[in-house]
Amino acid sequence: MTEMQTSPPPVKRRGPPPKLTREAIADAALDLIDRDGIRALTMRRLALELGAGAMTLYGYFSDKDELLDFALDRAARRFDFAIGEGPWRAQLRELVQTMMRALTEHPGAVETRARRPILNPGWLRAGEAGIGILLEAGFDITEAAAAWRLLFTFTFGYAAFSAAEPSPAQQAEWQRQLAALPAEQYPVMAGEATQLVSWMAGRRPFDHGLELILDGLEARLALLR
Amino acid sequence: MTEMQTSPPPVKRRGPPPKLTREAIADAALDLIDRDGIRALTMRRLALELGAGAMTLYGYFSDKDELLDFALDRAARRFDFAIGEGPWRAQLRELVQTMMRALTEHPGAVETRARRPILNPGWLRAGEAGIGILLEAGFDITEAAAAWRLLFTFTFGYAAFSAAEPSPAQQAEWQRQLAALPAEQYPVMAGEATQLVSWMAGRRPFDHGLELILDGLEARLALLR
DNA sequence: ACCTGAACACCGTTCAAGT
DNA sequence: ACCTGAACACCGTTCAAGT
Repeated sequence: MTEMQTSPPPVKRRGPPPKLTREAIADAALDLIDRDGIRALTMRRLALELGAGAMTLYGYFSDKDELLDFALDRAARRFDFAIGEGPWRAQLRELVQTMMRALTEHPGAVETRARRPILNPGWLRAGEAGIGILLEAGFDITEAAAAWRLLFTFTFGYAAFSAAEPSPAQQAEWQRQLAALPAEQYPVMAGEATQLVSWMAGRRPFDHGLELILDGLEARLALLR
Repeated sequence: MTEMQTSPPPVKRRGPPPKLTREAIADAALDLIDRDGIRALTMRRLALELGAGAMTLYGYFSDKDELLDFALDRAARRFDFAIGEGPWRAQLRELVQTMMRALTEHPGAVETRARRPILNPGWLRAGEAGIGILLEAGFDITEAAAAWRLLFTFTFGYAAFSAAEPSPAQQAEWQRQLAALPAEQYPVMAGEATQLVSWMAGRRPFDHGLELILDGLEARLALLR
C-alpha cells in the first residue's frame, strides 16, 4: 500500500544522442508538444531532453518562434500530399483528409501559429495540390484560391478549436454544462444537449462539414459551366 | 536632433479607477490584448493598468485561464446575435458576419482558446441562433449541428489563421516569399503569387467562403425536400 | 473581508567565457 | 567553430501577513 511507485527514468534513450540538427531539434519539439502540450515546450526543457545546454538551441534557431515555425513546417513534410486518381471531388476529399491526419498526429503544432497566415513550404505544398485540383476541375484562379482558403481554414480551425479525443467523462461534463443552460434562453442547446455533444467530439463532424463544402463547390461549378 | 522624445504617461485614466469586478478586469484584459497582443497580457501588467497589486486579480479569478475564458465570453456578449428577417440564407449570413465582427473587434480573443471547444454562454448564444435558423429551414438536428460546426469553425479559424489587416509591406513580403518558391515544384503558388496574396488579406475571402458554404447548404436542403 | 509584498519555481534571451 | 554557465528581466502563483 505504501510502496513507492517506481517512476520511469525521465529520459529514455537508446544509443548515443542524435546529432544536433535543425531537423532533430524540431522533431524533438514536436514530440514534446504532442506528449505534454505546447506549454511544456520550453527552450530549457527541450534542450535538456536533447542532452544539451539551453543556449545550444540558439545556435540553430534565432529564437523560439523560428523553431516553432520550422516544426510546423516539418509536421507537414511528413506527408506527401500527392494528388490521387479519380474525379476532382474525390481528389480534394482525400487531400483534405491527409491534411487533417497530419494535424491529428501533431495536435499541438496548430497552436504554434496564430494571427498570421501559414506560409511555410510544407503546408504550401498542400495548397499547391489543392488549388491545382480546383483549377483542373474548372474553377478560375480566384474561385480556386477562395475555395482552398475555406478548406484549409476549416481543417486548421477544426484542429484548433476542438478537443482531439475527449474522454467519456469530459463529454459528460460538456453535456452537463449544456443541459444546465436556462431552457428559455437556450432551447436548442439545453434541449438537445445529448445529441449536440455527440456531434462535438471526434472526426465525424469534420467529415460532414467537408462534404457540405464539396456540395457547395459542385453547385458553384454547375453555375460556371 | 538629439532632443528626447517625451513619452506619454504609461497609464492615462480619466476619473477614479473603475471599481474592480470580474467584468471590469475582463474588459481591461481585452483592451490590453487588442492593443499589444496576447503575449502582453500578464497578470502583473494587467493589475498595474488597473491600479492594483498583481495578487488582487486572484480574488476575482482562480487563475489566468479562467480570466481568459471569461474575457472571450464577454467579447461575445457585446453582440446580441439576434435573428433577423427574411429567408434562412440571409439570416445565417447576417449571423455569421456578426460573429466575425465580434472577433475582428477583439482579434486577440481567439488566441485565448485552443485545443478545446468554445463552450461559454456568450458564444453558445450564437450557436443557439444559428442552429435555430437551420432547423427552421428544414434541416434535422444532426445536419444543423454539423452545419453550424462548419460555420463556427470557419469563422474562428479565419480569425485565428489570418492576419487582420496586413500592411502593403507585409503583403509585398508574402508575395516575395511565394514568388521565391521553385517554380517546378510550386507552379501555381509561384506563378500566381500576386493574385494569391491579394486573396489572402482582408475579409473578401471570408465572405466568399461563407457563400460557398451557404451554396452547399442549399444543395443539401434541396435533396432533403 | 479584501488586498498585497515577498518569495518560489519557473520563463526567453544576452553576454561573455569556455573548449 | 561550437557550445554553455551565469545573469537579466521577466513570468504565474503560493503564502503569510497586512488593513
